[in-house]
Amino acid sequence: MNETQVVAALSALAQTSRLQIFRALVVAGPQGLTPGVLCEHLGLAPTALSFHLKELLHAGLVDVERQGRHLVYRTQTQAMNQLLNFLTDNCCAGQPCLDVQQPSCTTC
Amino acid sequence: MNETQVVAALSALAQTSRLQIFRALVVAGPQGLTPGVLCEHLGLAPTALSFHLKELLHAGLVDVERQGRHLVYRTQTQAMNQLLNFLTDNCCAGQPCLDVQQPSCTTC
DNA sequence: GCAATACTTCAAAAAGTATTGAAATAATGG
DNA sequence: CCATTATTTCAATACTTTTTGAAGTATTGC
Repeated sequence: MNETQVVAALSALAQTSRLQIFRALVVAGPQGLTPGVLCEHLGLAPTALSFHLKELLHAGLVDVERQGRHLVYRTQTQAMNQLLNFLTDNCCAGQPCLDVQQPSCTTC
Repeated sequence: MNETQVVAALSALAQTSRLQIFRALVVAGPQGLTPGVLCEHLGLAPTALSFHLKELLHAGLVDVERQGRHLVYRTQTQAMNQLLNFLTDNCCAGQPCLDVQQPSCTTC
């Protein structure tokens, strides 16, 4: 993940509705959520939700799969982990902070 | 750190110059960096640098201390850690991902 | 294949953010 | 206290993002 991709990912998350959407998807985990459910849960206009989901998709933070007449959105865990790592990379020029921990969820 | 603060922090980081400034400060660690050094290092106009530093300050991601005629900027490690934690909080509704790791640097 | 559900795209207005250059403040050395 | 260095503030312009409503596409059940 390069600087441009990190800026895109941070921009995507730097907005109240999108942060709420993303967090709802993080909590939902591998099962994911449909726009309809997100819409109702967050009280967003469908058109606004769609716009924001597209931003998250474009930033690579979520992905989408069709299931019949529904779409299912899920977080892209790997992208999230890479993003979090980028921010602390080479902290304190490597010392005494070599024990920087890997952020986030690795089991889902 | 609440949602509003997280959005402010992410917005602050979601811009190429500010991300570069922040990362330079992460690498510099407790020693910090002056605007003059950052200016030269990143090739930014002093006025632009000042604007961006103020954004990072306002978001609580960095702090500043005067040393004679210099100002020294440093990352606020605690704010960074809280930010990273917020993004993965309650991942997968708590299972099977209870082993989410604490992100970032705790020794500096 | 028609109607209904689920969701997206488009376009225009409104709001927010970045960049620039000129002027201001703050601290130090002589 | 004057000149210099270090850094910020202000104001105008340019640019980007968000919101809204109306219209469009995709899938299913009957």
